[in-house]
Amino acid sequence: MTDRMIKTRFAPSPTGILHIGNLRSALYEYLIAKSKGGAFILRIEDTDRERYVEGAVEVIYSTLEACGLQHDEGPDIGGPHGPYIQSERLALYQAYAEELVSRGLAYPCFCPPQKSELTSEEGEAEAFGYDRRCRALDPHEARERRAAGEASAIRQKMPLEGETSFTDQVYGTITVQNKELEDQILLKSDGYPTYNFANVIDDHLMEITHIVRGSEYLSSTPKYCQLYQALGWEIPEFVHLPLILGEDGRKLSKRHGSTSFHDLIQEGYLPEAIVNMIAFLGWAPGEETREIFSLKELESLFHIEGINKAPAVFSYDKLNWMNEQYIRALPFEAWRGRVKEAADSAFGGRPYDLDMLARVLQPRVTKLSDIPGMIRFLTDRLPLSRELFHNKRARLDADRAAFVLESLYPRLRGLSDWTETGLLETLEKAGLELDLKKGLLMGALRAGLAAQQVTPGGAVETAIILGRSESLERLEIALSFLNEDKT
RNA sequence: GGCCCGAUGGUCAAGGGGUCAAGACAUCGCCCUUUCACGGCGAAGACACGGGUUCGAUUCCCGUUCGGGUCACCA
Repeated sequence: MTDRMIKTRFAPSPTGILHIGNLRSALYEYLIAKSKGGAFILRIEDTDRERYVEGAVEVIYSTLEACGLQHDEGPDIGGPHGPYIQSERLALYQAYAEELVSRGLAYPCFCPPQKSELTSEEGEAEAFGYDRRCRALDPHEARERRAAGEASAIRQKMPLEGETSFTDQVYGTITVQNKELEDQILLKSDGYPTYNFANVIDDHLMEITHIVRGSEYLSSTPKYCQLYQALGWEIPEFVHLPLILGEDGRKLSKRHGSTSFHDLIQEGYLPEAIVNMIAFLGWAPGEETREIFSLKELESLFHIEGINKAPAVFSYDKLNWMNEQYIRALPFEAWRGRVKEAADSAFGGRPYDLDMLARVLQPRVTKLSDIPGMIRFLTDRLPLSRELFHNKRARLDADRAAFVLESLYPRLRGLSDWTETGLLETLEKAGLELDLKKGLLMGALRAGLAAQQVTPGGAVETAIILGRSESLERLEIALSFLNEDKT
């Protein structure tokens, strides 16, 4: 449009959770600005007093921070166009509304609120909008009724004929008949502006160049265009984003699910993986086929032309894969810290080899919340069964396992160098002397130590994590079980 | 229902008038391996349908179907 610096904003309402759809909007807003060296600002849209949730603003701050979406202006850091919280800008909206009333472009409406009926029956939903009843009221009479204290909202007069069109950067030119446009409420009877109104005022005053938001706003955009025109303001660029759907094909919304950033973190996903995931929901870089990108890389890669029109289904399978990629790429120190958090409480003060545990876990964990389940066999002595000692490939069965462990136990007991090399040497030596295959030894040992056929890491790693004394105790238990149960 | 938008494998998607229609996730198979996992290799799987335009349409146009959004003093 112009050579002006690009400026985008993220304008969430503080309703308690940050839905991943909202987060995706924030991400794209950030990327669109940053890819062109522009500014990204944060504005809190708290004009719905009924939905306001205490502490919700902090959730917004912490989420943006966790994702690395640093804003350039906002309630917490200020900026040239503050305040950045709409409830602190009420006088501003009221002034503009009155201006439109006095210019005959808006009018007070005394009709009772017709909030949406959630109980509307399917099929018979004959929803026709507001009938513009109060539009015909005599302005003087209206003024007197307001002066007398009668509650009223302010509605904008929409043109009754003609058409309005605008060009969206993603969806192209969209045209609607003006008669389809409702006389939208600008100011509610409680004096608060509607989203429709406050949004336009603030976006203009804050010099937002690109309005980036979900495509659910596409059909009300003509109304915003009418507002810009009424106010004599330049219409900004619009960038509507395809919706994110749930796996059932429905819009992924607050009403639908618990798909908030917070929930995903609780589930054990890394913020970086979530960001990477949602970056590719409705956007692709083009010829580049790589899909793992840091936020910094995305900043230089992102372009509006790559945004898709069709809604995208959010896939947890893909998120899982991305999370694995990020976990594996984590520096070992950082990863070890994560494992420590989960494992310390599980081991309850008992010593264990954290380094080894983190090492075997890093290539195997899908999400952080999997860790407790994966290491339970290390902290709890699980019940044994003869089937555990069966392994077709190694030609192992319970009786052979008993023999193997019987021979192995004294050797291990005599081993003071309880390390990977020490253990491997002992096992190899035992294998040679007893003429046993490695798979047989390892299989028996693993089952004896873990009481589980599937373990992260092998027998030796498990022995090291458990430590010498716990390992030996477990082997004793396994031996007596195998011998006792022998027929 | 009105209005708006959309449609490439199960999912995310590249591409675009002439291609054996990329790639990723998931699935399946093989290999590696002390199991699983990780890793490597490979397989199966798509242009919604009908009309045009064209020498030629998955690609452009129209219609149909299907999907989604929206019709609040919510955002």
